[in-house]
Amino acid sequence: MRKAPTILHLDMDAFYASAEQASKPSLRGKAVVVGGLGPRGVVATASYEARVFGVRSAMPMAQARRLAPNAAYLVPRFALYKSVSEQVMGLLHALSPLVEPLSLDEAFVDLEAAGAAWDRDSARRVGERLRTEIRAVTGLTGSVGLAASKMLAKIASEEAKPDGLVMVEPGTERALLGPMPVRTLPGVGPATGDHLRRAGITTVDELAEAGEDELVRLLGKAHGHGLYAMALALDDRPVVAEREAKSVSVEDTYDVDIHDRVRVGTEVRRLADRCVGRLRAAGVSGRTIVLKVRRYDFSTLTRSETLRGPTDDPGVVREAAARLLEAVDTTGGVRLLGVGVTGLADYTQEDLFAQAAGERAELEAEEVAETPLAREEPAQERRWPSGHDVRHAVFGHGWVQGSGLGRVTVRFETPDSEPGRVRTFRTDDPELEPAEPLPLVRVVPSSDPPAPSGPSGPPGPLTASAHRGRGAVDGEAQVSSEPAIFPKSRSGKEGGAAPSSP
DNA sequence: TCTGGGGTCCTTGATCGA
DNA sequence: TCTGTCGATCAAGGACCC
Repeated sequence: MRKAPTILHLDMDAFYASAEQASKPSLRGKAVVVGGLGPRGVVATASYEARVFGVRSAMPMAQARRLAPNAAYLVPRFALYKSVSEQVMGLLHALSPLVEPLSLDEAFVDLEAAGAAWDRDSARRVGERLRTEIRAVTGLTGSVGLAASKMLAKIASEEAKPDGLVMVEPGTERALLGPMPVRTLPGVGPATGDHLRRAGITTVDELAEAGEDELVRLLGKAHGHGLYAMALALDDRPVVAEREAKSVSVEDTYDVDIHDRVRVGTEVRRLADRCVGRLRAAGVSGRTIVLKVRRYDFSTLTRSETLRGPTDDPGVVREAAARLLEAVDTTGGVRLLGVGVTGLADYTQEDLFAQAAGERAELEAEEVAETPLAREEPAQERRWPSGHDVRHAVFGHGWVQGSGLGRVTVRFETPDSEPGRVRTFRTDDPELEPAEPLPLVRVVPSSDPPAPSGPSGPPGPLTASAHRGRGAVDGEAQVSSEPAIFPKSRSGKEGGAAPSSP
């Protein structure tokens, strides 16, 4: 393992919620919860103001509403988060060619690879400057961890939250890790944590004292060896820039359990088609088809079938999924269905039989598509998801605060405006239409002087391509950074994709 | 309280061919 | 020809992560 703390881990603070607050001036400083709003939705992210009430990622939305009834509840807008993420990743790539994105809001950077940093001081300078640039370009805050390994850099960024930087000084790694709970280590979730607790192991020090053999006995070979190494702060995993996907899958949780076997079959076919769509968009095909069923009692089972060669043929995937479904008892109802493909390859190798089967199934599917059940949503009332942008011919740009009973309530404001006024319209108002999200930070002509640095950042020009054009977010701290009020939580992470029932 | 969606990796047991 | 063994592959489930 390297000596200098030149692995950087960046973690954006309450990313989805912060992006919404930056986008909607009236929500700054308020409790904001982003996630699925259906009866079975869960929280993807809660703003730090919402976390005060105990709202956490992955919590059922119904529970969040009880804890924070006055919070703003929004559905995720991935287009917005993705565009902000691309800006952030751009800044990281300007530092080093070795960037390993973990999600939209998180990445590792190897600073040594490009000579961006070589020791403690240079690494800290780079980290501080990165935070300043992120704030200038996106209006959002991110926390940075610096250490000699990925594991410690990640733990450090968690310690740095919100809006901070923590460096693990070389030589202090074990002293830092020792008293921490075992759940701090990556790969130790609720089940492993419980397992270890029953064995009397609750801290990283106790994990190291238990010894490798005991951990292997308790947790199995791979997990035991890995955890023992991590307890000793040993982690030499490199930062890997490119990772190939190993599977592609889609799944849907239904607002109400499905009991009708025919409907289950129809849904599985639709999922198969969506999965193939993803597969083709990625330019890959796969050999093993997986059907996933979560029953009314939350028990989950998977059934899989491996083909003779990889396919991206919708008919072949549909047929395989249908065969797998035949072997599953769905009496009692299902709450979730999923179709996935693994064993990915970047070519197809259909044999004649599979091709013929695929064509046959395709024909059948076209017939199914003609039935009312499978038809896309009828052209009925327009939908106005909470939090999404709209434009009104008279009042301009705004966002949906709520809708129902034929009415939609819109707040008219933009990222760089004052908090706006609310107006209510009929859902079929011809002057109202959906709109694209506006940039969180207005890009000003490049003849402007470089953006100033934040309070913690070093002086000097920024390398970012866009400059901060206003002070609405930066400086006015739409998210407080008072650590005593906002406890850090392991579960306070973005939940990834948002739940949305079909 | 009642639990999303999209992934990865690991373990275990069965099967099959050399 | 029969038997045992070993490794590869497949299937299913579990845990974990963001």
